[in-house]
Formats: sequence, structure tokens, C-alpha cells
Amino acid sequence: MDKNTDNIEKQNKEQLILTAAEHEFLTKGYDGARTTSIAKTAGVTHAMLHYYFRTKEQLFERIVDSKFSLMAQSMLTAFGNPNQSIVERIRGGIGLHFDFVAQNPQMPLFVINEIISRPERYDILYNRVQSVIDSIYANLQRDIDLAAERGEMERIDARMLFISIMSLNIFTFVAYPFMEPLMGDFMANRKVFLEARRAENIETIMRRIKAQQ
Amino acid sequence: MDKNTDNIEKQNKEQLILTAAEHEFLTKGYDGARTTSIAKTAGVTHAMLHYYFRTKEQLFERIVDSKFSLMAQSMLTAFGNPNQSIVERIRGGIGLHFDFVAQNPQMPLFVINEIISRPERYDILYNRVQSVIDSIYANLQRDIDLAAERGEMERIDARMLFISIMSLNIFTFVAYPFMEPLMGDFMANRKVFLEARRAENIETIMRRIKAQQ
DNA sequence: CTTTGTATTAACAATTTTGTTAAACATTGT
DNA sequence: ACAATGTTTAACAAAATTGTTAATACAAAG
Repeated sequence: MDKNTDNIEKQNKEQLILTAAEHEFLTKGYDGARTTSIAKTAGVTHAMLHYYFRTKEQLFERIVDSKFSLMAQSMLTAFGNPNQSIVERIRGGIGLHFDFVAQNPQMPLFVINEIISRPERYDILYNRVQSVIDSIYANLQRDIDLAAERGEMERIDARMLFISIMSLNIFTFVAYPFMEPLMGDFMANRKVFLEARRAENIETIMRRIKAQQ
Repeated sequence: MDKNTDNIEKQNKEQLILTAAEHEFLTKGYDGARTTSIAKTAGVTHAMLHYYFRTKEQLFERIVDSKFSLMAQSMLTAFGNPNQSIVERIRGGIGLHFDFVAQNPQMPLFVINEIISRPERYDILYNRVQSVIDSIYANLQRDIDLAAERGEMERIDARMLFISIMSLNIFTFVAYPFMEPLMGDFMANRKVFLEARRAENIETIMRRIKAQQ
């Protein structure tokens, strides 16, 4: 009668499936993923997978939910920093965001693909983060305007800035497999390249917002 | 005995399938695409589809080939301009590239997804464009270095510059469905937003390469 | 030690999807 | 007219994939 009878074991099985599913969905997308393949990777029969998660759909939602909130969080927390100057907060935010994407390089493409193929499903999700985004944007824009008036930086629309930062940071990883074979030695050492790219992105944005004299 | 008996009709059928297939593959990817759906959209029986293209795979390759060469071409021609100064060539190239992506907004994601899911297949394709890229890069880098020595612009690695431009231009469209609902009125008018974004991308890169005094 | 709910397996069912085939149909050159 | 070749249809076959079920094992509680 105890639901948690064998909690360790159960968590193991369920967790094994979730881990395998995460990898399968992130690398192959919903359509390319196979429940049999997930079960095989997890080392369970595919009936077990259906026992725990009923349908492929439900298993997928579990993965999507965790990845989405992580993604949204990363983009927002990077710029909510404490009592630094706005310019330094932006500089630090770019780096933080870059590092997050570097540690979850498949996530952006996964999220983008998923939203494109089933946009209607994410209305609820959007509503949940909308207010947070609005307030972050308002604060950021206010600080930018204030700093601009003091001549510390260029006046710029915070949303444009946001898009530019995400573009530079995310595209690096999204297009990595596409560019790597074309760039010869330039991207051969991934770590070296990513460090240079990180610095380049920061430099690009810093110059964009630097006050013109 | 004439293979081209009813050439108009045949081209119509074959072309109808190709057009429908292009749309299906670009919007749903290989795994999400259904040959029955393609046939239905094209207004032919699904046996017809197999008659003309034998397999889903072969039909897909027809689409991929055309899209890939277009994509590669766009990235390369944008910067091969005539006798302008290098700075003006770059400025113009960003705009040209942006406009190309604007007219083919689904292509980058399609190409990236395809390369990620079957990288091994594109070795031949890469070899074909490798030499062109190498020569474009060499010329661009040489012109940049010369201009930098004359103090007309900042010295910068041409490949880094290339990646930044592609990031800014492509990400705008790749992430459009993701950002649009989050940005409120900002992206409501697509045309207005894209024009502003185009200008912003040019401005960002121009500031990046502007000579520091 | 029986009951009860959960975990597990193996076999199977249902559906979807791709691909084939044989026969009917059409067109054109001779 | 008719042979030859390409086109089209409808029905079918094969495979893959998701999902179900019935039987059984197991662990814990009473």
C-alpha cells in the first residue's frame, strides 16, 4: 500500500527513462525520437516506458517543461544583477548567458524547433513568464536611459540589445556543426574558439553601447 | 516514344509534388514530413509521388540540394562586391545577407537541423564549397588588414566578423516565432520590426569595425 | 499469511507510413 | 491502326511505431 515502497528502485527506473528521453528528444526532436530507442537506452522494456508515462506525448512534456523553464530563467537572470553600473551589468550578463548556453548547447535549437512546430501549446507558458519579462525590460530600459543621460552609454532600445546578445551567443552553438567543417583550423580547438567567441560577443555589444563622443 | 510527350502536364505534376514537398520539409523537417501529406497538398495520389521520386529520401534530397546551394551562395556572394571600400562592402553585404534571409526565413533552420541530424552526408557538399570559401576569406582578410593599416577600420579576424553577421541576421528569423509573443507591441508589425532590426544589425557591426582613435 | 497495490514481462493489437504492383489509360511515332 | 512508352489509379504489402493487456512477481501492511 505504500506508494514509496521501493522508492530508490522506482526513481532509478523512472529516472533512467527520463534521462534517456531527454537525450533522445534533444538530439532528434519529437518526430525523430523513438520510444523504443528511449527504452533501449534506458535499459527497460518499452512497455515500462508506457507504464510510467502512458504516452510519448506525456513523456515529451516532462522534458519540455524542465528545459523551457531553465531556458527562460537563464535569459532573465543574466541581467538581473545587483549594484553594478548598468554597463558592467550588461557586460557580465552577456558572459553569464554565453556560459549557460555553452553548458546546454542543444537547448536553444530544441526550444525553437518545438515552438515552431506547436506554437499553440505554449500560450500558458508564455503567460507565466510574460510579467517577469515585462518588469525586467522596464527596469533595464530605465537604467539604460538614465545612464545615457549621464553620458555613460549610448541610448538604445533594451529589446534590441537583448535580441543582439541572444543572437550572438546562441547562434554560435546552434550553427557550430554547420560552420565547424568550413572554418578549417579556426574552430578546430573547440575550447579555444569558444573563449575567443565569448570575448568577441562581449566586445561587439560593448562597442555598440559605448557612448559616442 | 517521346519522353516529353506531355511535357507541360508532366512538369506540372512533378513540379506540384516538388513545391508541396518543399513546403512540407521546410516546415516539418524530414521526420515530421509525410509523403501522403505532400501528395495530398500537391493534389496527386501518393503512388504518383513514389512513381516520380521512388522514395521519400530521394524526394528530400532534391529539396535539400537546391536549398543548400542557395544558402551557401547567399552567404558568399554578399561579400564579393566590386570596387567599393572594404567598409562599404561589408555594410552592403550585411544588408544583402539580411534581405536574402528575409526572403527565405525557414531555410537556415532547415539547413542547420538537417546538418545536425545527418552530418556525414554533407562531406561532398562541403568539399565543393571549401575552396570558394577559402579564397573569399583570404581576400576579405587581406583587404581588412590593408584598410586597418591605413586606419580606416579596426583590425579583426574576417571569420569572426562573418560569424557575427550571420548570427545577427539569421537568429532574427530563426527565433522570431519564439520572441514575437514575448515582445508585446515591439514586434507586432513585422515589416517595421524587420526594418529596424536590419538597421540595428548594420549599426552593430559598423561600430565593431570602426577604427578606434 | 493473506491482501493490496505497484512493478515487470511478453505477447499482441492498432495505426500509421512507406513502398509496390498490376492493370487501365493516354499519347505519339510509324 | 497499333506498338511502345510513359502516366495514373486502386488495391495491396511490409515495416515501423505506438500503445494495450493479461498474467505474474514482488513488497509491504494489516
